[in-house]
Amino acid sequence: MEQLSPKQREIRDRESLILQVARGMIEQSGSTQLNMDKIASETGVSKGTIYQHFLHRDDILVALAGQSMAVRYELFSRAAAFKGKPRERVEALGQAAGLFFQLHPMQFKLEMLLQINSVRQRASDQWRNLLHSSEIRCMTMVAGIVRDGIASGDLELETAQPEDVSFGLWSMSIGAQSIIASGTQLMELGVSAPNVAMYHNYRALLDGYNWKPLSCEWDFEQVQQRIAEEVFAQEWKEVGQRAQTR
Amino acid sequence: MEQLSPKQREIRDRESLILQVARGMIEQSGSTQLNMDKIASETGVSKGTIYQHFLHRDDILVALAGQSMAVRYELFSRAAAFKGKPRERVEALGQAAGLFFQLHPMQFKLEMLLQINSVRQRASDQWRNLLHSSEIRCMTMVAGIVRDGIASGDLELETAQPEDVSFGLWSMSIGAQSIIASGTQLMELGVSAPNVAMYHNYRALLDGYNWKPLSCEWDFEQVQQRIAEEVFAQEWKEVGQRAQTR
DNA sequence: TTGTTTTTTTGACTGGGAGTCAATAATTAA
DNA sequence: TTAATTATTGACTCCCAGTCAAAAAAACAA
Repeated sequence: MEQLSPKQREIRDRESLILQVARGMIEQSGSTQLNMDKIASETGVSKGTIYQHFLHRDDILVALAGQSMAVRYELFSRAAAFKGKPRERVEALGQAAGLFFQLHPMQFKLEMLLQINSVRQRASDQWRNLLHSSEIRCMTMVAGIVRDGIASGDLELETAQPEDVSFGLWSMSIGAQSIIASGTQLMELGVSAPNVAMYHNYRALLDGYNWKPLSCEWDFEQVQQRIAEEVFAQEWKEVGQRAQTR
Repeated sequence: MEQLSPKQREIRDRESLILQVARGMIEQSGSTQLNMDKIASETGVSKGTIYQHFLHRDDILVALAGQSMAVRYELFSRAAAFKGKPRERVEALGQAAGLFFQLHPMQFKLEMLLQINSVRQRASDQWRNLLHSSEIRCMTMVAGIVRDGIASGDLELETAQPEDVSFGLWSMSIGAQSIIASGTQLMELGVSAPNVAMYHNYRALLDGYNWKPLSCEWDFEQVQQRIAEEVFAQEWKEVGQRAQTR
């Protein structure tokens, strides 16, 4: 454990401060409004110094996405530790993903933005790695549960690989959330409760792979209830509070 | 049918020219590189005049997305007209979506960009409507086939609505494609053939809804083959040519 | 045809923001 | 205490979206 000099500590703290302020701005008005001069004035750090910490504006976005992916990984870890059948643990992952989406909608949009721009390649190693490694860990965790499903005998795959199943879950999650986040008038299209529909679709996907227990023979609604209470009680309270203050 | 004066025709043609040039730029170097001055110099139209046609830079993006969504709708229409069981026609839609994605990867990124920014609300009525109406038509078409499935007795939904199923397909498509488009090293994650996995996941989803015939009792690979030959022969040739020239 | 009005086009200009860098200040080492 | 090194600063440059007064073109009228 290296002892940091006061100066080094100051530098490290400043980095957190910049990210914190930047996150606030994005949370409030979206990533396009993130502005180096505003960050400088709001943090009291000069523009030049900000560029000591980040290669360029987009580097800050990558850093923020990295941080939030790490947070997501924490939620995923707790979900995966749910005591139950592998398929129930997938339900928990689904809830974790949905929860994260509700708590940090802007972070989701930010991640999507980084997917489509080539920002990531240009980012500094430090921040790109943070993002990438957290992503890998999340994906690996999902695939791990699929493997647990196979190991327990609940799931048998013929030609497909476990990763193909986790890719499916991942796709469904990203896709559904990006449609919901876009503010598309889903009502107008006949989808009255997109979140509910999303969970049904997760289940249909896994039923299609014949992952036991099937949704017709198991009360996954009640499982969701238990997960909400046992794993994410604190987070759901937060979601409730947010809903009220708006 | 109103007869257009030469001047009016000139104006209309110019609009196409601007869009064509803009599309070329995006195709080549992404939407962030789209630049009003470049468009002006490359089309020979002054900047001020471009602003006669489009409210702002992003309005051009919405117009381009609208055009490409209309093209996608054309592909979807042809897919939906495939002679076969409803579930086979869904396969055709899947192929249409995949084909469009391969032919116009940039258009896909552009659509995603418009999903996450609030660009669409700011766009002019004309272009926003073009995009919106084509989108609605696409979604409606998918839901229509789900209804055909129900009508034919191949599919029985309990609590879910047909639109929930089409929402699932739509999510899966968007999600898988956005992961693929992001250039994530899927190999590294154990997904060796994402496109193949995507089709498996579509099928698992529909199997999960117990939409007959199930993928285990029907040769959908062969159906895909037939669709490729009977419906999209021309387009696959194009895809092949592109693959060669790169 | 010619003069007049209306419409369209133009590109110089403005404002805002990303990123730079020479000058300055602070810290560390001697 | 002083020299050398490192960090900070903000004025500056460059780029680009969007504007607008002036000029050109088109439509109209006599």
